[in-house]
Formats: sequence, structure tokens, C-alpha cells
Amino acid sequence: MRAQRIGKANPAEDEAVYQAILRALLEGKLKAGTKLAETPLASIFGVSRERIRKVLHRLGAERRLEMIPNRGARVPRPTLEDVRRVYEAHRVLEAGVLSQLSLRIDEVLLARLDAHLAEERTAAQRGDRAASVRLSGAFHVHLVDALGNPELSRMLGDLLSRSSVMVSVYEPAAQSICAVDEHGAIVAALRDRDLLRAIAVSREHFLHVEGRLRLDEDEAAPTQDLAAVFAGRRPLRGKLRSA
Amino acid sequence: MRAQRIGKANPAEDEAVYQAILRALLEGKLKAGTKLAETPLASIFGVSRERIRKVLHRLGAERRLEMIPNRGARVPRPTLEDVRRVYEAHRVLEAGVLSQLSLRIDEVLLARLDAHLAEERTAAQRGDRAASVRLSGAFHVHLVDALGNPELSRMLGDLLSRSSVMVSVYEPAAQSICAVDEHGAIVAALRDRDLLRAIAVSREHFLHVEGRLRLDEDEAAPTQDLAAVFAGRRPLRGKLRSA
DNA sequence: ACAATAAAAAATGTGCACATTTGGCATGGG
DNA sequence: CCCATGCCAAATGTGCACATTTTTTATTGT
Repeated sequence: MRAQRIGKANPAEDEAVYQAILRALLEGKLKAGTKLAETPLASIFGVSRERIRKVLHRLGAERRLEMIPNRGARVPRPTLEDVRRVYEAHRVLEAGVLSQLSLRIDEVLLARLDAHLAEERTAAQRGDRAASVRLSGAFHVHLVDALGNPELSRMLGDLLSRSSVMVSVYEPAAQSICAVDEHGAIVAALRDRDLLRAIAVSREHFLHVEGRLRLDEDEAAPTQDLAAVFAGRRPLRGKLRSA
Repeated sequence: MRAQRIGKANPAEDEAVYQAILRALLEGKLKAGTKLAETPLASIFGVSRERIRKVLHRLGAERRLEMIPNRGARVPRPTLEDVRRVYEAHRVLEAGVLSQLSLRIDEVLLARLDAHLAEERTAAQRGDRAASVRLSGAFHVHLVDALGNPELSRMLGDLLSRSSVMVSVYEPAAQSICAVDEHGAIVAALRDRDLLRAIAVSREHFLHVEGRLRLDEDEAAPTQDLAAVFAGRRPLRGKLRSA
């Protein structure tokens, strides 16, 4: 076994840094508007600045960070309008998915959706908020995945990851749980092969969620201690500068 | 006016190289499977290898090139299955767009769509194949753009750019013109506010286009003279190595 | 002659030094 | 007192040299 090279060619580092920053984004630990400078991040993760640079630009290409030429990367500060647009896109995409699903719906798929609904109800009954939120989002993922089209799944994945970041800004504290009954109503409409009703119910469902959005607009605190945010993870190499 | 800097910091070069390669891709001048090595491209465009590198990775992130670690960039060689998936995604997205459009359709929008249909018919009558193809694609863009949601427009744009590359591989020579009557039928269904019919017509329309796909599978000629492909454009700097 | 192996050539990936740009701060004029 | 102008520090962007990996070529043994 060769010792880990300390200075050169470690392709896994890219992914590690990428995942670390991405998770911080998805978990809402990075607040909107926070500046992500290259040099501090390089110190925190103990990797070269170029590596951070590459990851930051990659996240920018995925629209998860806002890149401004010569001015670096920031956590995007979505307008309420932006959030609405993402939600509308999700709504529109799901309408299309339902129209396609209604053509190839069968008992196997319905059974799988029913099983998921049962899981959701169980989690809701035992008051498991975290599980409820997770399963609630998973329902919509199940719908697209049922079509077996990676293109569509990826499109939804992008939307979800972006809205989940937004949720942490605008949603009132973690009460963003889709009512299980509405999910059930969608499945019921699919079972009846009533496409118009399925689309209408889905639409109503999304509008309910959108209606809960609140515009907090905390202009303050664009600065944030990055070292603290990424504290949980040990540095990839030993070079973490303590202060 | 300052003379163009020859060695450093020219942000416009990124975009120029990007556009050049992208256009070559969209125009089908780069055949599927062609290897895009960094060093030759740097010579051809007369820029540093790092710049080519950045552009290639960007195109890879946009899924327009296939990037393999340590092995460089290739023009993707989509399977017929891949093409079908992109077409299906387009179909599904348009169904969703129609369902949203049917809720906010008005005379202004209908008039605009009618105008576009008239343009299409005119081009078809005078046998202008190029204009027909362009307008035919533009119709679907008009539909999403009518919703005024940049997210959705971008999603469609991605799909279109990818399928247009694919078309150059699988479509029988340039006869990929949507029948204008089918576009007209979609608008007519929208005018009647008959969502189910609009979705059905749109679906049929896409299936017609998909049905014309042919699998040529010319395994040969993965190599191609890159200098010839980009010959039309003068090098950005004077360093083009003649041979 | 063929296959396997090894050496060489070419292409990709990375760290570093330096160029360029931006933002803040002090200074001076209105 | 406020705004404009010009330096200075800090952050981003780029070319280059070198490390690593892949691919091609040459060699040797069976």
C-alpha cells in the first residue's frame, strides 16, 4: 500500500470538497449571500486553491452558487420571485410527468406508490418531522423515476436541490410537509386514469406549498464563519490552520 | 485604445472559443466520437492550453461533450435509446407547458401563435427548407417562452441543443420538419381550451418526429481533421501552427 | 509469427508564481 | 459635511513547468 501522496494528483479530493460544500448548501448551513472566497476555503480543507477554484466553478455551472467574474462565488440570495419560478417549473414538469404516467399506469406502479403513501402516513403519525419532510419530497421523485427516464429524473433533481436551498431561506421553520392526503389524492386520480383531475390536484398541492412561503428578507449577516460551518469534517490533509 | 494583450487576461477569449466549438457541435460539423485533444485545439485557436481546457470542461458539464478522466473530451456518440429519452423528455415537458398554458391562454397569445404559424406556412410554401426547420423548432420554444419562466425556457433550451446534435446523427437528411398542420392543431386545441386534446396532439406530433429517426451506426471515421473543421475562423492570435 | 512485456511518447492533471482586477481607505477639493 | 480621486491591500485569473496517466511503439521470449 502506498502512502497518500501529499502534494499531487489526488482525484478523490475534488469529489470530497464538492460533496462537503454541496451538503452544507443543501442542509442550509450556508446562509444566502455568504461569500465563498478561495483562499480561506483552501486553508480550511487543506487543499490547494486551484482545487477549491475548480469546485466553486463547477457549483456555479450547476447554478448552485452565484459566480461573478473577478469577484468570486456567493451563496445565491434568491428573490421570492426566483423561488416562485422554481416551484412553477416543478409544477409544470410534474403535470407533464402525470400525463405520461397516466398512459402507462399499472397495478405494480400503483402498489409501489401506495406503499410509499403508507410510509408517509406512518412517519406523520409518529410525529417524525425529519422523516416526513424527506418522504414528502421523495414522493415527487418517485413519480418521475417511475417513467424510467434519466433525463427527466435529472431535471427534477436539479429543481429539487435548488428549491431545497431556497426552502431554508423562505419556508417557515421546517413545517414544509406536504399534506399526505394530497399525495394520496394524486395517486387516486392516477388509479382512476383521470388525467385532468391528477393535474388539478397536483397543481393545488404545489400552490398550497407555495402559499406557505414567507419573505423574511433578513438583509443582515452576509458574513459567516466558514471555519465553523465546515468544522465537523476533519481536514483532508493536516494543514488546517487553527486560526 | 490599447493594443490587444497577447499573453494575459483576455476574458473574451473564453467566450470566443466556447462559441466556436459550440457552433461546430450544433451545426453537426463535429462528428460523433471525435476526440477533442487539448494541445491541437490550443494550436488551432492560438490560445493557451489552459483556456481550451476550461472550455472543454465547461462543455462537459453541460453534457455537450463526454469527458473521461485522464482521457480527455469526445463528441458524444448517443445511442438511439439516448435520443429517444431526450425526445420523451421534450414531450413530457411540453405536456406540462400545455397544461399550464391552458390556464392562462388569452387572445394576445393566440394571436402571436397564429402569426408564427403563418410564418411557418409561408416558408413551407416557398420551399425554404432551412427556414422551415428553424421555424419549426422555434414553435416549441415559443410555447415555453409564453409562460415567461426562465427556468422552463432554459430546461427546454438544454434539451433542444442536445437533440439538435443528435438529429445530425440520426435524422435522415434535414427532412426533420414538423408538419405545420400538427402545430396548428395544437394551437387550435389551446384555443378551444381542450387540454386533453392539446396534450394528445402534441404527443402524436412528437411520436411522428421520433418515428422518423433512423439508426445509421456508422462506426467508422472516429478521427477527423480538427484544423479543417475550424478553418473558417481566423486564429485569435497569430500563432496558428500551419502544419 | 504472435503475444506479452517494457520502454518511450503523448496527453491530461496540478501546484505555483505572477498579472490583473476589485474594494476599501485615506486624502483633498467643493 | 459630502463626494470625487488616487493609492494600497486582497482576491481572482492565467501561463508555465512539472507530475501522472494513458497510449503507442519496440523488444523479447516462446
